[in-house]
Amino acid sequence: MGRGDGSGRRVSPAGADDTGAGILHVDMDAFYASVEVLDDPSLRGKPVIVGGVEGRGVVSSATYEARRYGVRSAMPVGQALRLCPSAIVVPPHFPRYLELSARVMDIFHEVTPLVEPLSIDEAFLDVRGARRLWGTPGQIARMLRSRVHEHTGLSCSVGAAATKHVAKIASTMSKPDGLLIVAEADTEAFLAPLSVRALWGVGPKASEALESRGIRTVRDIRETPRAVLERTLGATMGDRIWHLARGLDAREVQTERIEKSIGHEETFRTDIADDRILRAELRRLADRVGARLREAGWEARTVSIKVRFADFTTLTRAQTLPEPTAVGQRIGAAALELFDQLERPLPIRLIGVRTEKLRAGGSGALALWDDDAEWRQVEGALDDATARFGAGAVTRAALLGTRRDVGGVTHHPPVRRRD
DNA sequence: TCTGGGGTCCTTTAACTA
DNA sequence: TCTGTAGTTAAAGGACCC
Repeated sequence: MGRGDGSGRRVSPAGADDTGAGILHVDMDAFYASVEVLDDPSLRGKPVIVGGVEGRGVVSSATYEARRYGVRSAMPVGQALRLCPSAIVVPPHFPRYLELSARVMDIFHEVTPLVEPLSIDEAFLDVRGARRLWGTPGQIARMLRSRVHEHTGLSCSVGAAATKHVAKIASTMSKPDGLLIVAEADTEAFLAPLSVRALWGVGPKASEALESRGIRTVRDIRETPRAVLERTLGATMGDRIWHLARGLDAREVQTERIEKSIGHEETFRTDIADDRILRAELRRLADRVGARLREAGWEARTVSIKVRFADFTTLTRAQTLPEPTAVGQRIGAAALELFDQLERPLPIRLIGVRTEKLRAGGSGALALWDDDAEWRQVEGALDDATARFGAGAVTRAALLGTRRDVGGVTHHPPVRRRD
């Protein structure tokens, strides 16, 4: 989602040259906030912030009325309210955003099958092959904008260019509710005056490193030897921006993307030092991750936890399992093991569980113990048995290794002792 | 009222294998 | 067999994006 306030907006006039600009980047304007306004017309024209209403929330999205006061995405809501005291803060409604996102993506697919969703509110479209059916890139872009508005009541911005990278920059510059076309031949002139920050992958750290060598604009990058860029930013980054600064970006529009990790994390309203709460939270997160893995038909081989302490220092620990799993229980057990090995000098403000190294799952029918109460029961039984029979008398593996499959659904027998 | 939650990708270091 | 090295994988941390 764009983070600017639309002040430097640039759009193309009707009939602008669109030669070679067959890659479109479509980005919904202030998506979450716009949906809230759509669903509650009394908000129209007002500064609206979508974000955490209480505790430690940040701004997810803000209307342009709020952005005029300096409100930006990722800003703590408290700070946003100090900048714009009249702002109305609304909690997010994700299912609704997903619904509208799907409708918008459907509109894109009516025009071309070559659609690459980048996030909930933006996508790349390759319309190079759609000319005979729908017209030139500029014509298609205008049509898409009006269709999106007609069918959803929402506005979007479109960038059209020869590459994904330039199309993305163009859509950002055209916000809100604009269209900016960069003909292939104009690419280098278009990029030259922009700040290095405009390049994909150049954030605060990289731009600072470039700045320290006097490199401020894309033109400056072009005048810098590749070796210097590689020394400044590392081989990969240096090489990448050397290319991007020249408008070189060979990435095709990819219609399929394979997820690499699935995780959940949670920031507590106040920092927590109580182990029981933290462990329960880890289990809960692990169960949610397991449920999502099974839903997607995946299994994961690596489990990692993330812990952020009161002073915001953050660490992660990971463990590779002997065999891949989608069972919340096993993910939870691994997460707890990692957690127990951790020194914890301070209360904790955030805790998370993530799984990586995903692969297609086996049975996909392991509907196991996603529910906290059951998990507690098992844990409780385990503790009981351990107390009665000594450590090692009952292992988690014993508890987990005794399921049987009935009619495609996996059932677990009651907890068993191993006497 | 200081700093969310979902991710991806890259770098560095260590351990292991060929 | 010893030693050095090249490649691979894991793990940890961090930058970046929306």
